[in-house]
Amino acid sequence: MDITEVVKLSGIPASTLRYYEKSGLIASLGPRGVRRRFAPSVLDQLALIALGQLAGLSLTEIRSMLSPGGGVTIDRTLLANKADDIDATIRQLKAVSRGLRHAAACSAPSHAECPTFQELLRSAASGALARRKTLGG
Amino acid sequence: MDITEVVKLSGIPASTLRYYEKSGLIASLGPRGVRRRFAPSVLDQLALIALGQLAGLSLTEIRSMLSPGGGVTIDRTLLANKADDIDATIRQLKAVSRGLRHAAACSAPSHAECPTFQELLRSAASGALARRKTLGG
DNA sequence: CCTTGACTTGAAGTCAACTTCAACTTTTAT
DNA sequence: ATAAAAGTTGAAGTTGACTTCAAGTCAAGG
Repeated sequence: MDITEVVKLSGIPASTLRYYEKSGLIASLGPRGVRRRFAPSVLDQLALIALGQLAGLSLTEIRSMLSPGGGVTIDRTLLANKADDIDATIRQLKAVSRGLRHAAACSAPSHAECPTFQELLRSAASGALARRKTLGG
Repeated sequence: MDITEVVKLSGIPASTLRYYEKSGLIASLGPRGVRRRFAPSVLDQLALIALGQLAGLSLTEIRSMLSPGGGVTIDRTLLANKADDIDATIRQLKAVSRGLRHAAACSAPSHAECPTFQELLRSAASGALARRKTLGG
């Protein structure tokens, strides 16, 4: 596949694909300076990258998980920890979602004054500030 | 409360608090140029900001939801839409989490080669690339 | 009163993740 | 063969969210 086909199928701009390649997230075939060719599997990788980003991973973290490299096995504990982080995020996002839905339905003059909103958020928020520090590592 | 107390209680650095104040996310009391004083409610606001960030909202979006401003009612449809976005994110994060946990347990030589991992991610990824375009608005 | 240290400000610097630019080469169509 | 379209490169620019810096101010202790 050439770059335009990947752009069409993935919706990711060519500039981003080049950027991803330069930063070692995806690979292209053929000599350099000439038009890139991509294996179809690049679409899977791009989906994985998009997912990782959704999960709040940096490109650096994602790269370490893709590591097609020379046999270095990736750290399974890291993966499990990431999954734990994500699960915690999910719990809090659920609270945020409920809070937003309530706010959308609630007729209090200001959301800051709606006690239900406050309470929903407060319960969710309790851990958020704490997590703030421990995330990103 | 003075700024150091807020720093201690929230874990958020003073520079960030000043930055948040400058960008209108939180407010401080007293005249300018002299030491800031914060109402205790600032802690709730900070928690809310942290939560919003967890949910993937930009500070601009968060500000629009806090809007303590002059009576402009915030858009409830926007809130509901955000909640929908977040729910979609939650569904995909669940898949990511399952994928990561499987990868952590799986003994395939490379995760790219593990069919279960592939399948989990593929199902989660199907929407991820599409969502990529529509998010952030 | 004076020093010390925490606080203030605006401006500039940093980092991640891209995008845009300028100059140039490769393909494709005629 | 050649013009136009689409691709390539490295370098520089952009945006969001902060952090760091330089210079000055305020407040508490001795």
